[in-house]
Formats: sequence, C-alpha cells, structure tokens
Amino acid sequence: MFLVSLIPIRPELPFGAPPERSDAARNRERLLQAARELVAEHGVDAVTMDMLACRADVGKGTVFRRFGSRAGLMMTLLSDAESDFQRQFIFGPPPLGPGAPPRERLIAFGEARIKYVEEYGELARAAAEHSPQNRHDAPPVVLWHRHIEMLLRKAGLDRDPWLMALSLGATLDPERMLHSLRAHGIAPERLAASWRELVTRLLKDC
Amino acid sequence: MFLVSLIPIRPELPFGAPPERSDAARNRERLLQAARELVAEHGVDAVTMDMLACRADVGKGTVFRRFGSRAGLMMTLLSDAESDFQRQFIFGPPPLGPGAPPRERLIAFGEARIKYVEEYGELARAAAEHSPQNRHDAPPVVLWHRHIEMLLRKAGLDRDPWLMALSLGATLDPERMLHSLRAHGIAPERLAASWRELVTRLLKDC
DNA sequence: ATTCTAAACGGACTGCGGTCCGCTTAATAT
DNA sequence: ATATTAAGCGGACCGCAGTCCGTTTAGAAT
Repeated sequence: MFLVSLIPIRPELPFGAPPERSDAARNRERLLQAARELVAEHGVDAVTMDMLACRADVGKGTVFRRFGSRAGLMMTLLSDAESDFQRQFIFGPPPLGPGAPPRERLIAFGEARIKYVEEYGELARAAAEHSPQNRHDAPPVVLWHRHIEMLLRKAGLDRDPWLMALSLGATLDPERMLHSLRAHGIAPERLAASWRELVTRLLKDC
Repeated sequence: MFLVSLIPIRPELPFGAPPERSDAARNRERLLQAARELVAEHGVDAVTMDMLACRADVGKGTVFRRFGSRAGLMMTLLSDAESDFQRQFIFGPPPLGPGAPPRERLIAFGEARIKYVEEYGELARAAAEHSPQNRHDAPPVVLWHRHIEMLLRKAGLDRDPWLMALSLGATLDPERMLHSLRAHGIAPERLAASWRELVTRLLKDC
C-alpha cells in the first residue's frame, strides 16, 4: 500500500516552487509558537494580528505574508488536529473508519465532529469567519462533505446525496454546534443523540 | 379574534418609554431611504456606514444611535419582508399556514424560506454577520425555530424536537442557501426538492 | 570575496465598524 | 417668552484586518 497524502488544511505551494528561505522558516516557527502561546493565554477571539507580530518580534507584513489572513492563521493552527481527524475517518478503525456499515460510520462521524468542536471549536470558528468561501469551500470542509455524500450513497440514498450531505453538514457546522454547547449549555451527549436520531430516520428504509 | 402582535425583527422600546423626538424621526426616515437607495445602487455588501451617514446628511454617531450596528441596520431594512413572512406561516392560507398537515406545512415552510433567501438573502446574511448572537438568537430566528419544533411535535416526532428543529433550521440558513444558489449555481427547485426529501424521510413513520 | 536578484521584511497607511463626549435642540414647565 | 433638561447630534477618535512599497538580506552565480 502506498500512502495517499491527506488533503492539507492549507494547500501547499505548487510543486516547482523554490524552497523556503531560512529566515522565512525561522519566522514561521516564531509566529506559530507565539500564536499558540497567545491563544493559550488570552483565548482565540482576543488574539489580534498586531499582538502576534509584536510577540513574535516580526513586522505585521510578515504575518500576513505568511498566513494571508487571520482565518488563514487559524487554519494553520488547526492543521495538525485536522489531519488527525481526516486520518481517523478515512483510514482509522471502525465504526469511524472503513469496515462498519455506512449508517454506523455516519453516526460515528457526527459524534467525532462533536468532540472535535468541543476541543477546537473556537479555532474552527475563527478559521471560517469573514468569508463564506472559508466557511463552505475550504479543502477540509469539501472533504467532509464528500465523505458524508459517499456514506449516504453507500447507504442507498440516491436522491441528490450531494445536497443531502450539505444539509447534514449544516447540522455539524462548528459555529452552530459551539453556540449550542456554550451559549445554550446543551450537553454534547444530547447533540450526539439528536444526530443519531436524525441519521437513523433519514436512512431508515434504504 | 384579537390580533397577536408579530415578533418584530427589532424589539420595540419598553412600554413606558418616551415617544421619539421629531428630529429623530425625521433622521430615521432619511437614513432608511438613503440606505435603501445605496443598497439598490451598490449592493448590500458595498454599503458602508460612513457612506450612509454622508448620503443621509447625518453624523456617523446618529447612524449607530439609530441602528446599533450594521447588522441592526440590515435587520431594520428586512423588517417589513420579515413581518410578511411571519404572517404567512402563522396566519396565512395552507399549506404554509394552519390547516394543512404538519408535514406539508414543514415542506411549504422550507420552500418559502428558499424564495425568501432568493429575494432577500444578501440582506439576511448581512443582518447575521459578525455575531453568533445575531445569527442564532435574533427574535425572528427563534420564532422560525419554535415554529419548526411545533410542526415536528404535531407530526409526532417526540425525541428532542427542539434540537431536531435546530438541525432543520441549519439546512435553511440564509448564508448557506445563498452560497449554494450563487456560488454553486444550484437551482432553487433542486434545493426545494432536497428539502422535501429530507422532511419526508424524517417524518416517514410518525 | 563580490555581485546580483528575487524573496522576504517591516511598519506606515487605508478603510471599516464602532465609541466617546462636548455641543445643540426639541419638548416641557413656568 | 424664558428657563430647564434630557434626548439627540456630529465628527474626532480608536482598534483591527489587511495593503503597499521602499529597504534589507539569503543564497546563487562568478
């Protein structure tokens, strides 16, 4: 078996691109470390790009050259967790990974997403802010979406599974779930139970 | 029958509050007219608060005193359309209004929301931007949500209808549907068909 | 070592949403 | 009419994301 590379949260540079200059690499590390510290100290929402530039002892232009935008920074910070998550539902053990029936995998997928949002929700929300493009068409989002669509097809749901996957994905939207969890104090188990109910009913006679 | 007042998109001032001063009323009209003109001329997303203050010949402070925020302005601009929509699903003729079976009402509700988003989607999205509070807990959103919950209950869905209504509401989220319609070019009829499918399956054996 | 150049850098600058506060004025009381 | 006062007003100001452009520097070529 050869490894298929996972879809990175930030697309890599084109293949022929020249390698990163040493000062650039050093600054990238400094920025990432500073960002993680600031997030840990003040919370995602309180971290500003100026603050980050200052803490990393780097010009503001450098921060934006590196990450493109605040959302881009947050995506980079999420990148490891995201890769892990992808590995689990693509290659991992059942019921999340291959081997279980599609309905079970779908239920497990939702449960895993809920746990993911509990842990990384603020980052995920910040990574999607200020652009429907970021929210709906970021590579990992497209991948989740296709995964759900694939499971729906395998479960025998043949009527426009792509749009149905969109609807199910909407239910699992980080901002929405985070709001339920934090602002309304809904227990994660209750979210999971409702997801199970939804999927079960949807795939009842397929 | 006596009329129950609809839930306003922006809550009115408390009952004992003094009436609006005449200059304030004049400025409010000027602002609303200017806002509608600017939206018509440049599109929702291009309208800035400074622009609006300038066009209405009013200080910037006045704009924010009146509407609180950009989102508040957009809610006010939506208010009439929103009231109409509420009237239709609460008092209007079936299948959207009372009289039809709950499943049919739910399907009609989604279809009406799709038409609403086709017409007012940009405004609705701008009215929800920059705050999960605006997006999820604005009075009209809470009303839609309760309406869906009520229909689910009447249809016999008894397992946590509140959360299930949240999931269905997520499917009908303006930003999401607008993105499908505009960025992906999905036909409204296709969205409607998928919604019908979703509701039908969900309520199959209730 | 010197030269060359494209990448990287930094920080002043812009535009926007939103706030603050000293001034003005509509409405009321006398 | 005049005085009183609280609501309303306006625009300077702030913080933030994101851009621009003159300067610096890493790394290659000689």
